[in-house]
Amino acid sequence: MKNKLVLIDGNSIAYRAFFALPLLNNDKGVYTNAVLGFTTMLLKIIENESPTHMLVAFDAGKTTFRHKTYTEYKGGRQKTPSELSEQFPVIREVLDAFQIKRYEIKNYEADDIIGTVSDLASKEDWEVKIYSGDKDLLQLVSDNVHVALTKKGITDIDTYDPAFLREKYGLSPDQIIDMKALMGDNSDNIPGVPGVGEKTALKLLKQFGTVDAVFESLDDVSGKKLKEKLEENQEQAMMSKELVTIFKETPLELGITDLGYSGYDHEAVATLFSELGFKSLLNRIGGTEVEDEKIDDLDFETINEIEAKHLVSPSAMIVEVMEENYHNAEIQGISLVNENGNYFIPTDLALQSQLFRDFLEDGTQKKWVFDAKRAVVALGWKDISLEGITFDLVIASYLLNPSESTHDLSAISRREGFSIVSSDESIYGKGAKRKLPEVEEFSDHLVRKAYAVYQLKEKLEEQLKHNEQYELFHDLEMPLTLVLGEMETKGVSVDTNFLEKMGEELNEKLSKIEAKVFELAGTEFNINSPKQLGEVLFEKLELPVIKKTKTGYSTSADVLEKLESKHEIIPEILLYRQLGKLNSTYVEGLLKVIYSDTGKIHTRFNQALTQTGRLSSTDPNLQNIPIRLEEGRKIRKAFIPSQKDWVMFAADYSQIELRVLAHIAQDKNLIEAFQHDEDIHTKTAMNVFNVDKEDVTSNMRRHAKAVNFGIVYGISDYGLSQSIDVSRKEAGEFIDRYLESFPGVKNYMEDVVTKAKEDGYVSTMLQRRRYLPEINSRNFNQRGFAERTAMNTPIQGTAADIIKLAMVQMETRLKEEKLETRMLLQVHDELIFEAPQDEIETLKRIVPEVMESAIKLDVPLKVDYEYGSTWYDAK
DNA sequence: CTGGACACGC
DNA sequence: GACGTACGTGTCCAGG
Repeated sequence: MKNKLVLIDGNSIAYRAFFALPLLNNDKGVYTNAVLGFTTMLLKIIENESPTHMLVAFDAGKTTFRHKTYTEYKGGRQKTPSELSEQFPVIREVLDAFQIKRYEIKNYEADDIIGTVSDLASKEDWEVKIYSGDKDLLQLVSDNVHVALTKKGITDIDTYDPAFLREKYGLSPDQIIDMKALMGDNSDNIPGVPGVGEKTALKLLKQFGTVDAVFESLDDVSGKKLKEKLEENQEQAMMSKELVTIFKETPLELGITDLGYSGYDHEAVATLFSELGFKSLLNRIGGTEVEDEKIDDLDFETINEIEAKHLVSPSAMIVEVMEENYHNAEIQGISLVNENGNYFIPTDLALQSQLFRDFLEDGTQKKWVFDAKRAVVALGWKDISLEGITFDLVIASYLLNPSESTHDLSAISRREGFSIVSSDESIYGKGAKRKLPEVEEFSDHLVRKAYAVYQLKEKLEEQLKHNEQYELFHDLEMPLTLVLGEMETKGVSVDTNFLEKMGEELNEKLSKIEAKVFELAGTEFNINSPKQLGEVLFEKLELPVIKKTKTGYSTSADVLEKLESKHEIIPEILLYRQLGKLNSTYVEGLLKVIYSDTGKIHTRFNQALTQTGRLSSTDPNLQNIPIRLEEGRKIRKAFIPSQKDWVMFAADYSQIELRVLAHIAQDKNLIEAFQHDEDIHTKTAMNVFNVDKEDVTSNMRRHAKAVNFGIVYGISDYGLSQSIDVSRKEAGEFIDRYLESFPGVKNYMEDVVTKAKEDGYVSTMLQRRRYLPEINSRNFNQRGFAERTAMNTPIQGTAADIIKLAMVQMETRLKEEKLETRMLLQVHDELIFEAPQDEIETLKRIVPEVMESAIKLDVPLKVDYEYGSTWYDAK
């Protein structure tokens, strides 16, 4: 078998990785994005290429032999950002762990090393593959030597052999040098011939073949100006040629046989990944997380009989529910840590003890927990009302660090410098292998968890106070978590029969549409497979390709809509998609999660997930039940009150985000519009298009609405152009005109970005934070995204704060008024209740009152409400 | 079991 | 001019 040598341009790939990935740092605060990208690519190369030999070449130092020719070589180049340069040593560590040779040599560049080595290997008839982001290397392409260039990011790669190079540029490998000599290279400060770009260079080479030939027959060059430029810059072009030519006789101290690669040291790599916090890569190589050193022993007592001395206030407590979904779930054990000791209590013993139940239900006995809602709901299903929770570690961690991907106890404690506890995954396993461990290991784990909570409570509260977030934590999020627990436990009643009937009707319609699609297509295929659908539409039926995805043709709705008039199959497919979605996600999906004994659905609200402070909902997601299209909206008829003669009551904030914006930005025009309760989209259209109210057309209003939408969600000119199908330029003009009409908003947008650049984070009115490390990035994309986030998060986040306040106050008010009405759901700007008929008049009064007065702004908050026999009718 | 494409809500 | 563009969750398919 032939030897296969893989050569990697280390600097180039590291740069690519750095700019392609967001500026991640691991839990030690060290930047790792370039390392992560580099390593991901390395693994991929090893998997795909199975090389027998490998080498990573790096540039060495600042000056090279090329500087003798041209002192300005690579001049004007921005200094390597320190966030990247500090990652190079780590990349070297990775390579060492992988047992891959790396090499650099003074005065030469990585290119030269690669050129020299590939030449040697090629002569021995080895197969050579070069990985880089630099087109210069294409000059090395030959039958033996193929070059893989990153296109964008790091995973998108083109591999060049001589044929592909010809196809792409119409050039031979040698001519790459000629091309660069003519067009120059901005990034290396290679001048070339001014005024000659890629197009002209290609044209000239097609005609003459080489740079030398161009200058030999200058008279044959068409275009007077071009001829002049070439004449003036002949010397410069020849020098450029010299600069871009890769030097193939670099004095190497190693031979190609020294580059043997025979796999990596699995343990060394796993340890390094674990240290760096590369969980997904660790998973990929099948390693398990190496736990930090733990405190050796934690003494604890397994209780046989519960006594008063075990139950003191305050206690850190873990009520362990292993299942992800804690509704109606088994409690596997309980642990307590307090001033008297560390205890493990078997579940049966605990729940049979009246003493213990009284302790749980006694609000004066303070409990510190991890994931209060989980404990409250799990116990709630057993008719135990857990009271007295004053601290939840999940919530504290989320407020302090919302961007953290997990708020599991092990990670939090490690972050805070206490390596007290292992991750649940390492103790319980994951996926199908998840199971309850032996009781010794299990009890130890539970006690450690409680111990961690006990230790960390003070520390995190300090941090919250330092950030001025303690009120947010104590007065809002902590009470809210209990309110959410009650909502989840109560659940929403669902009309199973209705859903089943709807399912039957949908299935009938779907099979009819399917038959029609097959007939029109002239073949049977899976309409749900974008791949198969793409083949039918764009190959078999030869419809024009509007957009492509990474993996093939795009068949998304916006693409199909553009093809609607081209073929009668398209509307059928769109309808099939729409009804299929309804059937699988909503009809079948909801039926699956109904608890058959009660006919209810119990969602879970995640309070520690979104970056903006909103809630999310899972199992099922009740925050995305259809409403826009009538067919889908019918799903809402399945949501019914849990008792006879009760009704569904829904109340929503009108334009809460724009009202918040008016207040925060203190924009006079916007404030005035809301004070007079004007139609805000019409008002926006009047300002943006500079017309009177009577002259606002429906199209203007539609565009204005999209602009408002964009302001609220922080989309870009591109995003806006997509949503209203205008050019990007027009969309940009809309935004500019909007900002001119609302100067307060414009000022706010500028100020908030400036402040974010100084502080590194933005805040909502209630001091919720979002950190934006990328706001000072040199990467256009990352910075732009961070800037839009800076503008948008205080708005959306404050709106989230407000409805959360309203929820806490609403729950209190319902109790005060001794109403039976129950709050069931929150959908971002909307609250849904079920209520006895005779409480409706009261609700009509107090719901808007509570919601509108949740916070005082300089504009009024406005709430609309409706009620009816199903959620559909409460519209 | 995972990632991509798609679609639903705000 | 780059480059990829609000936040979520769930479903299906296709690949390993």
